[in-house]
Amino acid sequence: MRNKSEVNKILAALDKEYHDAWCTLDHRDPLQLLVATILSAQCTDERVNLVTADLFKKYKKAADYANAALTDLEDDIRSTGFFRNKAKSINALGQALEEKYKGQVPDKLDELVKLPGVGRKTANVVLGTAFNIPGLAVDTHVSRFAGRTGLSNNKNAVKIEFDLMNQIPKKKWVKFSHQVIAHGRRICKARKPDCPICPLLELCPFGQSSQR
DNA sequence: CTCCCGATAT
DNA sequence: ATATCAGGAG
Repeated sequence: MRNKSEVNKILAALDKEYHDAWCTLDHRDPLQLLVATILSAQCTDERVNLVTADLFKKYKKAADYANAALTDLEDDIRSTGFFRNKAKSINALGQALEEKYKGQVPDKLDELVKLPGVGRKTANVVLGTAFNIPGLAVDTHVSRFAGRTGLSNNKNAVKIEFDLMNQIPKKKWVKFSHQVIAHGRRICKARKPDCPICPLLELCPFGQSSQR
């Protein structure tokens, strides 16, 4: 956790460098975003967009995923990895949406996380990006950033989510995730971070430590 | 905690 | 060869 002044400096630096950061998963409606986000587990958004370009032409509604043969769905998403689990989730997701929500995607966190293949991260992405409802999505980039900048000392994604929500104004939650992901891809990378050219260097304990 | 898994960078 | 990529279920 950082003090309020430090947090404000971090947020200001992110706003300056990543003013227009937004979701990079291609989608036209909440269902498309939900499916794309499930596919994005341990996979680059670039790969997901390649797959969904064809997938969304073939599957338009929740019922289309519900009625699909698992083997077909697996073939359609194979290159995103974890394809058996993801196909099973998306198929069951389509069925759950049909049965409980008339094929529509719910806009409440507690309902989203009960859907097959949907955890807090995916639920928060959909809430924030598709419905404009405050939610702080904690993925691999946000976890790494929170640890390096000292915004959270926890490893558990849910604990990190609450640490961040306690320090960041609710109005900034959605944008924050998008900005940190952009930063994580460009500079604050997992493997070889470019700390020397990082605009947040003087605000970051990790960037200034010797064990990079 | 382990398992799921293909594509890409290092 | 190995690490990593917008995680979630059992």
